[in-house]
Amino acid sequence: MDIDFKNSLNDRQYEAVRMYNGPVLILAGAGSGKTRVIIYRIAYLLQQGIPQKSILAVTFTNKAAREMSTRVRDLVGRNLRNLTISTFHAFGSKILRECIHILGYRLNFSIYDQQDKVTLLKDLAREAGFKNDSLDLYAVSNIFSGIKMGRLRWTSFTDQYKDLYSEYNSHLKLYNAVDFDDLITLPIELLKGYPDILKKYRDRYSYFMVDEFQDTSLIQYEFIKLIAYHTKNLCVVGDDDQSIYSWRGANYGNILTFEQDFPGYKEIKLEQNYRSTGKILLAANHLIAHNKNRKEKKLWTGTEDGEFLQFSIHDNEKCEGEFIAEQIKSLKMKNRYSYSQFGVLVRTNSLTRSIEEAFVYANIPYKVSGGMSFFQRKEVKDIISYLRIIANPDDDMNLLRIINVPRRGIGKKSIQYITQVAINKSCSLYSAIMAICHASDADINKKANTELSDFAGMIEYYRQKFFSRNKMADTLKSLVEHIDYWGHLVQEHKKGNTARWKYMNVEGLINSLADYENDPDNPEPGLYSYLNRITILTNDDNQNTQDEDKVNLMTIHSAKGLEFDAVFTAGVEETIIPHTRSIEEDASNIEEERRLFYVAITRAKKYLFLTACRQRRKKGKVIDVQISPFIDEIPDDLIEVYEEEDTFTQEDAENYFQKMRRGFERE
DNA sequence: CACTACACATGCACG
DNA sequence: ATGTGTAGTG
Repeated sequence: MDIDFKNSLNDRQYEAVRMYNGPVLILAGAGSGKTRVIIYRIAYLLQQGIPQKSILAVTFTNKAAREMSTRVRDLVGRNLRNLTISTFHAFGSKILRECIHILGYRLNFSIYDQQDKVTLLKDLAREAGFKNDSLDLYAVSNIFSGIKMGRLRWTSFTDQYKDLYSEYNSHLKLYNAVDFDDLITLPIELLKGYPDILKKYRDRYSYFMVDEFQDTSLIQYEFIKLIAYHTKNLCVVGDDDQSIYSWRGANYGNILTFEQDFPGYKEIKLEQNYRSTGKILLAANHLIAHNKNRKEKKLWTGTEDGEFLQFSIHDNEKCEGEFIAEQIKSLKMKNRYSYSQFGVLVRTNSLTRSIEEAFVYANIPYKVSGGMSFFQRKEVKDIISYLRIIANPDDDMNLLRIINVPRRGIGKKSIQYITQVAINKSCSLYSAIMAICHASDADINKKANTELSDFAGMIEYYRQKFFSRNKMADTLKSLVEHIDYWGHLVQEHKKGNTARWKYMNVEGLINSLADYENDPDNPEPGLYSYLNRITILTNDDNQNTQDEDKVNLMTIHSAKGLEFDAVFTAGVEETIIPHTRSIEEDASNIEEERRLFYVAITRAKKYLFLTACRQRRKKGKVIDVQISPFIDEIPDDLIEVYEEEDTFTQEDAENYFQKMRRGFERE
């Protein structure tokens, strides 16, 4: 390994890389080469002779983790199988795979994602007598998460869900399942309650880094502190101005807590921006300066001032989309940009619709990131449920999902009966099925009994195959054929290519399993670890890489950490950014909305377009909207405003006078 | 008793 | 596009 650290980094970065003993806080402004510092820092640790297995780096997404591994590997020029770079959740599940049995779970535990959680809650709520439509399970699930993670307390309002909460948790345990929050709380329970386990992990790791520290929650910080506190070789990297995940517990106050927990820590500010032009950076600085709660920093850049920011106002979202499409085309011509150098950012997923339509019309290739991820799709989840039952037969929820998919004549009555048997024997549904099949006195009709036997026999057959042969993907393929999932899809989707498309996704799952078991770098290619793995993948993880030349269309949240030569931020309107629901919830959320806008702006390298509409269609209704107050926080001399002239279509004509009036008001 | 077909409402801000 | 509720059928 022969790396010229000094000349690959600026002075501050170099300092951050070399300061590897003791607590370090790196405040890394947008575009200041944060990832570069982390990668070089790991390489530096290795160069100092620190064994790779002693290094633990935590990132926010699996994608970031993977990218970081690759870049470190490329830099040091060798494979690093024992270097741990993972997300909090992946690290938590790693610990659980090693010692969850101590807490009374079995090692083949299932992980429930958000969707699974809501499904389970739905069943339990029904049993508990809640009327189906009387409660917002999504909201309840968030409350439960807040309670479990210690950021909410029971209130007079939420007390009504206390029983449901304990039902939920005891059912998880009964099913030998954990939810996403448990991936953090259970490891903490293990580390706190069992000194030998704590010792094991403390002995193993001695150098720690946390990326995106402003996005860690209190409990995640506690988690890492438990393992890292004794060596104090903890380096956290973050930017309070880019904290945009408070709604899921992120707490940039952790930066202050860190300062208190590790007195004598070293602080390094990375303030040189390598990404944006002077004007873009200046605009960002002015905007974010309106926030009261922040650590003071001043980003600067040595590069040119660049172009003016463009703010344009359009009649409606259709015009806005067309404008963006036109600008992309002309900018592409002018600068010989490829499509992938453009990013179009929006506050909410629903805003992508009109822009997509404009792109389709203008023949602009694009990709949308976010939305439903591959592993969340119904057809993929169905097959995963089969795998789950094979891995963990106690998982009643997944059993219920697939027991009659495809239809095999096991309906409501049969399921009621099985449930009753399970309750009487206090065993899982699957065990109940086995018992019914073997019992001569089962009170169930012959046809249903045969169906149940066939089902159980099939599961047993494939379980045996999965654990006796190495070719899991082949086994899965024959399972999919055995249950005739294709026939099921054709029946459910008679028109169009839907069935074909969905079956391709199922084949995609089989391929992913094949890739997993054939990966020579995979230290534990088993079914359990595969299932754990795919469940904790986040949306960003199956995004296609940038080898496709397409315009990137995404939410601001998912644009975090990315950069584009030209950025369009659409829907820069009051009610969108800042978002009404965010402000309604708590007026102080305005600062987080401003940070969100700041993140959007700082994604741009050369060109930044902000667009807004006068009217926007929302849930079928056309409503008038105002431009975002954040626009006024950007100095006038950095921004060019362009008001698209009213086009006199029929729709516009109706509102002509209204618009005139608004036009004057603006003057 | 399970299945089918059809009507229906709902589209969770951000992962 | 997806889930849910209902009525009618074999």
